[in-house]
Amino acid sequence: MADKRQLTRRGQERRQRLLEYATKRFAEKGFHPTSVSDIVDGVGVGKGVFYWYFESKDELLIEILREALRDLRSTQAAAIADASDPLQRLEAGIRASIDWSFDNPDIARLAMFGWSEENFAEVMRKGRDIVITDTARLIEQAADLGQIMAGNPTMMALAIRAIIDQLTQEHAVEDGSLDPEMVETAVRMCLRGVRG
Amino acid sequence: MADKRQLTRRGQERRQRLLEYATKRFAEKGFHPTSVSDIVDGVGVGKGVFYWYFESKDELLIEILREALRDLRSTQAAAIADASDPLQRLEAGIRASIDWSFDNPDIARLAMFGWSEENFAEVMRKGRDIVITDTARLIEQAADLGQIMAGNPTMMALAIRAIIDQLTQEHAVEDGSLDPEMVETAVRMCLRGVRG
DNA sequence: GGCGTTCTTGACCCACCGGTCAAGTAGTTT
DNA sequence: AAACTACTTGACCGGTGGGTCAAGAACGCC
Repeated sequence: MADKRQLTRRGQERRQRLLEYATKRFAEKGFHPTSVSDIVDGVGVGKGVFYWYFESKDELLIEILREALRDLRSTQAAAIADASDPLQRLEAGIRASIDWSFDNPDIARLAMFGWSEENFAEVMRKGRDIVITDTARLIEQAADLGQIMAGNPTMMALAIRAIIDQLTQEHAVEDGSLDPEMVETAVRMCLRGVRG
Repeated sequence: MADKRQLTRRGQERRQRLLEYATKRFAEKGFHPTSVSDIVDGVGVGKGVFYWYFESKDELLIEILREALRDLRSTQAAAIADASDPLQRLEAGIRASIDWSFDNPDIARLAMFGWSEENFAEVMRKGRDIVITDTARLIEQAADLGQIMAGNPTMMALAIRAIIDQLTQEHAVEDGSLDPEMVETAVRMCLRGVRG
């Protein structure tokens, strides 16, 4: 129902509150173990409110995942805008991804869950493809300038994602702090993996 | 209840059947969407049978995850036994991991889910630590022979795992076939990452 | 055949879940 | 102040879920 609904300012804020609270609870307890009642109780509203803003519980999670992707990409876009050299842009993008993951630890868990059930996995796959394409494009540009060894850009982008994901999982699941030296190592590994 | 139970040969087979069928269904439909009734119906037994062999549905998943780890490790151990050179052993271990993932596509999804809820995440973390330690040990041995560049073996092991996981996810979630060239690239990247 | 143990059955329990809806309240526009 | 839209409430619904249990059936051993 919430798809084409015209939301007032207050409505948008309410929706955002639900989105944020649900994200937190889903990450803490898991998607299925968190009931819609948990969410509305936590926000302090009646159950009908939930279904005013979201079509279903599933749709809510999909919305969370989509918004996370949007946010990640715009963060990356902002981060690489400063640099003009493709290789520097690539590095800035990698660092932005890592920072973003650090700032959004809940998302990593939701992402893990997302991959485990088909209707969410579909969203995850699309999101991943977008991220990979973004990175591959940067790699291609660097390759055009000869800054990068020959190789399949998509494959290289996948490898970079692998390393970032690993770092993210480390952080998100164990909620230790993100060791700066680990970040440097990861960034170096990503770049060494693609440079000649 | 099933913990210390003395199982007959027939009992062990029944248990195995349940374990296998549950693994399949959990991977297909997800853990929570698959009910205990689904499982017992699928195997064609009464519900009580389930609770004869397993303490709870959660315990069943934990058992699946533990057994998967056991199986992976013994496969690896068998694979590296042939070689005596540490670097060759490392490569054999990596290849064994990839092959194992290919042979057990369901596990990748269950693993994803496992990381998303705390009581399973605990098991996942322990399992990961074991796998990382195994790999790090191989790397250390190679390092002692000067076959490998200086660096933190654990960090290197993490990077290798990252790449293998990525490959696994590709395969498991999209169930395309495992491109041999992709495997070679992955193996090369793992080894190039640690060699000087 | 008798007896103890292992295993099997499936009706039953009841808390809880996602989702609905009729009845409202608040805010805005005319 | 009337009318309209945006929002809110919470009791309610049908269904299902994990888990129990009393009553057997099958096996294995003497």
